[in-house]
Amino acid sequence: MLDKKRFLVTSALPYANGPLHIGHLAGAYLSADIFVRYLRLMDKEVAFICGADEHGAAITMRAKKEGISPREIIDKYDAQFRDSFEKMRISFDIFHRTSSELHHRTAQEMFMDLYKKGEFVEQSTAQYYDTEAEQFLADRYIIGTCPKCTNLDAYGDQCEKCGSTLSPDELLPPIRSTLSQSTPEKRTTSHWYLPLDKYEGMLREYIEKGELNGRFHHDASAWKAHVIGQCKSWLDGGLVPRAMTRDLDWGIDVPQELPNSAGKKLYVWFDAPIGYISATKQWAADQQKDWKDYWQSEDCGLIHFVGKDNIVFHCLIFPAMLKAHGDYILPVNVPANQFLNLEGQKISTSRNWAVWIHEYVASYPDRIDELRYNMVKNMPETRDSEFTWKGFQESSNTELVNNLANFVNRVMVLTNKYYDGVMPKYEQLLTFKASDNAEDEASFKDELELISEKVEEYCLCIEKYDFRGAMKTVMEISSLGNQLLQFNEPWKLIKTDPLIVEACMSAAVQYVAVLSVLCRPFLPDTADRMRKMLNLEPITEEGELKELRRKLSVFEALVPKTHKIGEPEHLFTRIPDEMIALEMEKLQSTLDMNTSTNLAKGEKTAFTALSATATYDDFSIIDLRTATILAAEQMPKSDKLLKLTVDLGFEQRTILSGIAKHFSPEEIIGKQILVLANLAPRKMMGIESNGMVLMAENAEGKLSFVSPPEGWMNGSVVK
RNA sequence: GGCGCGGUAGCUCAGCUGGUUAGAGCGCAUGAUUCAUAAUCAUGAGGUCGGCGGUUCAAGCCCGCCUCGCGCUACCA
Repeated sequence: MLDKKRFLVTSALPYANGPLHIGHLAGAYLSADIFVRYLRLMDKEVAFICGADEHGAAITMRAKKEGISPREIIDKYDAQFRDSFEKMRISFDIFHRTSSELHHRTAQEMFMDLYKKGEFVEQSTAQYYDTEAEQFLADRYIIGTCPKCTNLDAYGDQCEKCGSTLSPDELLPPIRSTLSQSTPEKRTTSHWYLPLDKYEGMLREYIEKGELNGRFHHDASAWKAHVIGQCKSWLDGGLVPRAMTRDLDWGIDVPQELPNSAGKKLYVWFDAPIGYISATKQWAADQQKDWKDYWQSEDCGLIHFVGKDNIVFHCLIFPAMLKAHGDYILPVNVPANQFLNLEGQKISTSRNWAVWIHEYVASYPDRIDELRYNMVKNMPETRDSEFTWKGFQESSNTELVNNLANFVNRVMVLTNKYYDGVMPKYEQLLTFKASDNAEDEASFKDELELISEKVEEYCLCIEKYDFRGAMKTVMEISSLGNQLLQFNEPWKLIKTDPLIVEACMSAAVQYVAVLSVLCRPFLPDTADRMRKMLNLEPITEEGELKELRRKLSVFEALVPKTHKIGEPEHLFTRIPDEMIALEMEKLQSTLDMNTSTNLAKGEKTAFTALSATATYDDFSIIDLRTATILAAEQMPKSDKLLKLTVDLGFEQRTILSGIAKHFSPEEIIGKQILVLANLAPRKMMGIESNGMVLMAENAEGKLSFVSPPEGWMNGSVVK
């Protein structure tokens, strides 16, 4: 796996419209950081690339909401990202920005290259156009009524109230533009599409066999099952051309020399991954290196660390772009992680259900490695996993404090006590009880051999992206160290066989030295402190692990005889119950805030903002009627739709309603309801729906029918 | 509904291309120990590997059906 001369490792670019939480960390940043630090320790050339993704309509919208400019938004989050990453000790070689001039140029050049090669297909479609603002409207700029929850202020791409994904064509009137509040009209606009279908065969070979141009490219069996599965699912579904440009005002201009390019920007998903390239260019320029050695050389292994939501972009779309260009290498692996849940619930930014990195590093600046450790332990490598504060406390206290820190401490204390911190001139051949078995005898050399095996196991784990497994071997080495002391009881033996104690303690110190290197990718700060305690030169991540393996292979001591070590120091302190209680309280208050119980208390609530003012005329075209549900049945092949027959008094109708997840057909028969009666008919799943059932939704997303008093006449006008 | 990934001890998770009595850490019980942040070490109790059926000399691992969780997708007037 380390057969490449150099490596280019990327972490997904965080989107600059919100802070980072532990889910981000576990998904794409910590694992990449561990991997990169490992590569450096193995003396590999590596560039670790990341940056802020700063374009797209969501940022403009957020700016508008906060009453500041998009530039202020992205500057704010760029600064916050840098601070969070630095404090979490994510060791990017460069954290770049897609708003930079270099990136704009790089993305435009890529676009022009593909254009000149004839890789794009130009296609016209009808889209909403704001005649007052004189521009086409991005999905985000169109507001209309959400067809799912009837929120009057749903965006063209998503309804923020019910969270459903939309397209502008699905929005119901009144449709208006956020730019001018006017009603947009449909006009024809053209965009450049990348015909992904053209690359289907190539992508299939790449994903399924790990082949490129008929030649071996990577070991497909080394990819995670869920990554390949997701890609195959897309391939089997058939790829379709994807628009690479949008009508936006916050983004990278489509090169102006192209016809019809006015007002058009590059699609954020075209722009963002190129951010990896531009960031590499900047870094290479800063370091006097050639960026092409990384992006356009077969000697380089490209690895993208992402969350599972980014799989298809990094495994199919971006590779198709790179392949279309022709000069670029493709990723040799995309070790995507799954999602991290928090205390039994999905992490949610909008519901504030998260542990925010900027808050954590501010509150607990001395507990960075503890969080890193727990993240690794619960890393969602192959399935969703769970972070709990209780688990965090437990893993820190029992494993980091009791096992690791305690072992290091007892070695330091004993060595200082018996030898004044100076490594004794032990006799190589003397034997003592082996650390892995109290029945066996072992010499200093035997112990090095045992450690060596563990180190090899550790390397193997990391190279197959099994970081949890690697971390476990680290803890096993620490456990072996504890056993070594326990079995030999130097505190007793010192009185009878001081020479044996010399050999045994010397071995124990080697354990600590090995741990100081192996800890580095996971617990960088802890590794530093261990080095300091041992009075060894600090780790600079320049081949230390490679050197360590060399020494172990020839049984050379890592801490030589007569070396003077430093003073003992506690590596970790216990996590007190109060800290956990405080964090749990914080989450609980979030929970309270999100539920309706607090609405009555008048505390801060999650009321949806009032929609734009409607005139009476706006309202008068709406015809609401009372009705009764006569029959209800589950729509076949649908998860959400119920097929209702309702009695409007003057007629009976079929209405399809997306409430199957909330009500069973049986329980709603006979229910009296309100119906939007003059809604244009719409066909769904092959059946025409005539009207819409009105529902009230609470803060938790639960639905309730809106009903007239029992026995009220069907067909009554509601006004 | 379609597709993908999962459902393994109380908890968090390992189990490679099917092969002896299914593993680890934490928690729990008992014992040992004191150099160490009530730390450490030993031993032990805990699982019909989501359910049913099938293939096989042999299945947690393969096949079929069902069920639950998550994701993508269709759908939500």
